[in-house]
Amino acid sequence: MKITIDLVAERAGVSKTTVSRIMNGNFAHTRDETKNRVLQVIQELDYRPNALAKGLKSSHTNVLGIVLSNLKNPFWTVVLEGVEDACRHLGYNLMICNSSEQAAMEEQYIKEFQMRRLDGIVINPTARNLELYTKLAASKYPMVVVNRRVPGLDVHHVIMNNMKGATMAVHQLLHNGRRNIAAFVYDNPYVSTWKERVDGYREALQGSGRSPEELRILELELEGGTAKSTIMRYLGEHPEIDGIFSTNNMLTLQIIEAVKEMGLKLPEDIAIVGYDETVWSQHLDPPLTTIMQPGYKMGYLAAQMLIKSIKAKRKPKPETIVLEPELIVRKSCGAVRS
Amino acid sequence: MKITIDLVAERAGVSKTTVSRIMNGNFAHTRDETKNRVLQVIQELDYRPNALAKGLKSSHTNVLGIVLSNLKNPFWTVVLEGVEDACRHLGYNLMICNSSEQAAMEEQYIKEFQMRRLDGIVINPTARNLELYTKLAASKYPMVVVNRRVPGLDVHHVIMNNMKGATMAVHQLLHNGRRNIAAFVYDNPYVSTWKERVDGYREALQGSGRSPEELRILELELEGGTAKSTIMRYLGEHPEIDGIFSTNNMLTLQIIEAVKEMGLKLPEDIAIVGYDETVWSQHLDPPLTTIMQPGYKMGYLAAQMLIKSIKAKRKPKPETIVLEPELIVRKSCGAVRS
DNA sequence: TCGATTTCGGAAACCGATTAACAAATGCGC
DNA sequence: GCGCATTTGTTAATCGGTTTCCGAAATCGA
Repeated sequence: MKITIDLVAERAGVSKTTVSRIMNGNFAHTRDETKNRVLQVIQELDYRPNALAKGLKSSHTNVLGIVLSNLKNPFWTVVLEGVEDACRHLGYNLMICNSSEQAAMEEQYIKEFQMRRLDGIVINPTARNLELYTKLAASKYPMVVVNRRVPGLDVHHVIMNNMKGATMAVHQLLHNGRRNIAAFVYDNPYVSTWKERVDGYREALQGSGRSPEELRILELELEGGTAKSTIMRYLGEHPEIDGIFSTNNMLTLQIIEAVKEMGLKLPEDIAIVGYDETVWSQHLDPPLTTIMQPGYKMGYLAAQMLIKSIKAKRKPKPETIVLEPELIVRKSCGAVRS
Repeated sequence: MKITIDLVAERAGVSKTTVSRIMNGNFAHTRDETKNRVLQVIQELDYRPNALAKGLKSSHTNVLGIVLSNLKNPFWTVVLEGVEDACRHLGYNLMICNSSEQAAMEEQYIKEFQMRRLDGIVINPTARNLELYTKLAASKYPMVVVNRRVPGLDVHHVIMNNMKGATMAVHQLLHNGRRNIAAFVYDNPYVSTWKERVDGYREALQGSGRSPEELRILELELEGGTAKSTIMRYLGEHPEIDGIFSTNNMLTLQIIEAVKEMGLKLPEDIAIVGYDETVWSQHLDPPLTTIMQPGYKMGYLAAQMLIKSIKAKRKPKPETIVLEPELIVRKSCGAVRS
């Protein structure tokens, strides 16, 4: 025998309307005596209302969806923590999906979210489903884009100031006397964050009087595990390089490995500044200088913003929040050279 | 105007029965001409059936839930990857929740799962809601417990052989000539994995002829950040210690920090073997010897098992799968002493 | 040609909640 | 004791699908 609202009503000798009201904290229509009797029965039966029925009727589920690109990168687990906390504080549940940077999976998950009638979604977009995003935005489906910019898409954004972070990283290297600084980046042209970091690198160097010819930008394959060997080859061809700006925390690990394997010393021969502070940054050899981003805050704000926009009667104008990075100086960027 | 099955039916000039059949791939009752017309309309309207309504009627949602204890530990993101892949391959969606090792949150999430009528759950239990687990099992709610053992709970388990891993770790230290080996562990008595690892340590030492007095087991606070100073005090009081078996990857980072801060050299003065291989293990200074656990496999098997049990007409007998760890030798455990 | 199948498709009940509209009971002033 | 407002609770429609049962038309066999 399934435990439904009808059963509760029957046992308590009232109609399901009354039970429903009490379940939803609406006590205006029932006297205390009745209320307590119903509450008692609910307790005894350990009744759990069917969220599907509730959602079907009321057309909202109190569930948010998030699709992100890589759960294995600790940056995202921190963001997730922020999203989770906001959801918990504001009474929402969360459905988490992993696009693995693949447009097809992203599309599938978003459609799944819609079919399940999730109240809204947070997305770190692959930036490859422009048509879908636009349709979503046009249909007023509550949505917040995080971390990456999707140009021309008029929805809420919570993003990071990547130019600033990159500039800080490069300036730190320059400050420590490095003269031939390279920037290493994964070769995915859709990821605006990486692009912006390279732009920041470019700007910082040119701003300090370097000519465009002195720019050393190396693009590495994201897949296939060829990154390390490519790095070694590149460093072999450019022995003048004495500083590296790494635009991604996973990439940084590969760079360190490559440099060590070449017998070069860190930070004496080559100084490194990496993007994204992680649990391991301070434990590496040498401890890593990094750009720290407020991931938790980004997640929290995004969820908060999304929920606000869900609850709003009239949809608010899309807003963009830009969060500022911070430089954490450790040994890997080298000391000031005399 | 909302796009429902009725609208599709109307536009196609058929009844919703027919549309429903076609949506579910049941073409036996419709001729090709009608089928194609309906398909056409579905396409044009970009119709997405309401999963809530579907779930309400058919009483299954094709969603699995997982509640785990700490998403920030990379061990769990790997497990999650396995679960996700299995879900994707077998046509399920996943709802991920984070108990943060708190019984109350675990309870809340499980109840949420039930209300949402998820088809089954995977759980890394806090082991503090025994009554709830038992009730769940008794109610035949499909469930698979991972990583930790809940004694007396007769449900599917996919767990790791922790005794074996701990034994391997300690033997490696002994093999490398360490004579005074300590085991460091977080002080949560509910986590069976940590307990088993300490048991393994105990057994390995006693098996090699050590007396119980020679056991050095230090329990550290999980919360509060006092671990590092406690470690330093302990090592100060026990200068004879020349090997440490760390039962947790996060703890390992703190141990390394403490040891370095005391001016001791790794691995010369103190050798370390840590539990759980992670992305950073090989990049630490010195590179860390670890026990690697097949997390992906655990996740995949758990989800697979769960789905099998959901689909089974007659519920299969609870089964326990035990997965074996592997030792990865790097410099931190020291070389063989002459 | 006629009854029996087979093919194709619809009507309506149902899943388990919410909620508008309505009705009975009670209280209260006079 | 009467009229009216307030309190307390019910009936029934509804959300958007699935599925059982049934009926009409087409096909078939003899």
